[in-house]
Amino acid sequence: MGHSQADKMRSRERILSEAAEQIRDGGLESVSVGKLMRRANLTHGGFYGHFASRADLLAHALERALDDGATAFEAKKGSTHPDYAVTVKSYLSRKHRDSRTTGCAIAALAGDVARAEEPVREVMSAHIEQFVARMDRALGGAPEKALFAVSALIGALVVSRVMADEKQSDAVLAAAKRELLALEENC
Amino acid sequence: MGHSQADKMRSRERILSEAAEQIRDGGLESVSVGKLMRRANLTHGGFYGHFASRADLLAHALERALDDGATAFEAKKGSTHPDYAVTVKSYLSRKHRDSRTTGCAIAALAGDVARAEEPVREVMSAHIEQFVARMDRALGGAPEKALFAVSALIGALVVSRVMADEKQSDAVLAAAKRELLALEENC
DNA sequence: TGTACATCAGTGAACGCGCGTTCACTGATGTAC
DNA sequence: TGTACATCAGTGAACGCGCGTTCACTGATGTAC
Repeated sequence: MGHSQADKMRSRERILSEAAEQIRDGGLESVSVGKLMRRANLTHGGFYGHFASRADLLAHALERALDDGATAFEAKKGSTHPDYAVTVKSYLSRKHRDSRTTGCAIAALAGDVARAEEPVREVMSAHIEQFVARMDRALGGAPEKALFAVSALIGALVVSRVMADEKQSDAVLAAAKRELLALEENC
Repeated sequence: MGHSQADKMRSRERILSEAAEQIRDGGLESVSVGKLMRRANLTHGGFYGHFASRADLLAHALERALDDGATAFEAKKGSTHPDYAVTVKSYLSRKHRDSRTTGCAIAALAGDVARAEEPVREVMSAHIEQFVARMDRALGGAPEKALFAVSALIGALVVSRVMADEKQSDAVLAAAKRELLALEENC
């Protein structure tokens, strides 16, 4: 609640990271300006000193969530050559399934974004392509397989989060893990 | 706008099928009682003669959407032995990708349902298991592969609907089609 | 270094709006005689 | 078969509520002298 320029930066940062968590937990439409500002220990009126509108905030929050999520399931970020098997196992882990709020934002928000306008879809498209490119490299150059693997990873994670029975949910992850690890061997 | 019992049945039917379309187009939260009733050529007050609440309607609409969607991408419904390759090709067709409103409701709503309460997740879980069972039969008994195939089909369709570039979107469908058809041969 | 003041981060009341839900009402339906 | 009336499908005004956004204000910050 300070008044310095540094405080403002920190406020914006708090708003944005709260929003990035919120959209992964409840979807893009679940963000309300009032609740968000309260969570960031501010009052609603100050919001428009940071963002032009709720839609503007949503666009920034999506970017933030995608950036956060991209590193969340990687064993070690910064490793120049991400390992395919490690990524698959991490992506399809129970831990990742159970941490919607901090995990891969593509899986959390693909359904919402599929319904959104083209500019929003472009933002997520770019992140998907980055993910595919990383998997392509990890597979030693197999772009079609990488594209399929990414689709299948996302699908398995989303489906595992739907399954009400935990055994069934685990089975989804296990089946996908098994089949996707087998994919690498046929390279 | 009639007043007979038969009219009431038809009204309920109209409300429900409009809602089933609406949730697949805009998500569960996109349904508003007022707009829905207007689309069904009724006034908002009459809604509560058909459903106990908006939440009650949503549960019925999800069931309806899932039932409608299940038959949408099958070449011929009623065929006792659905063909694996035919189902994969139909599910991953551009036509299916472009008809969110009438296509598979699992793909359209999995993201929303993943965030919903357990009773809602149970409804979709049951439908996913039915889909898996059908694929299992089509594959001649390979439950793990069937589970993976269903996850991958859903993932590929969702991702293809996110991709802003049509070429990229087509590539997602093509890659998944190719890999999933290859799955059958290793049975 | 100390003071005077413009800037601007954050506050909270107020706005118009659409929402889900309730309810007194209307008039066609369908049943009892 | 014809009439009288209870039922109930559908209407539309009204409710309280939370929403996104605006704006006059407060007071700490940081700059000009």
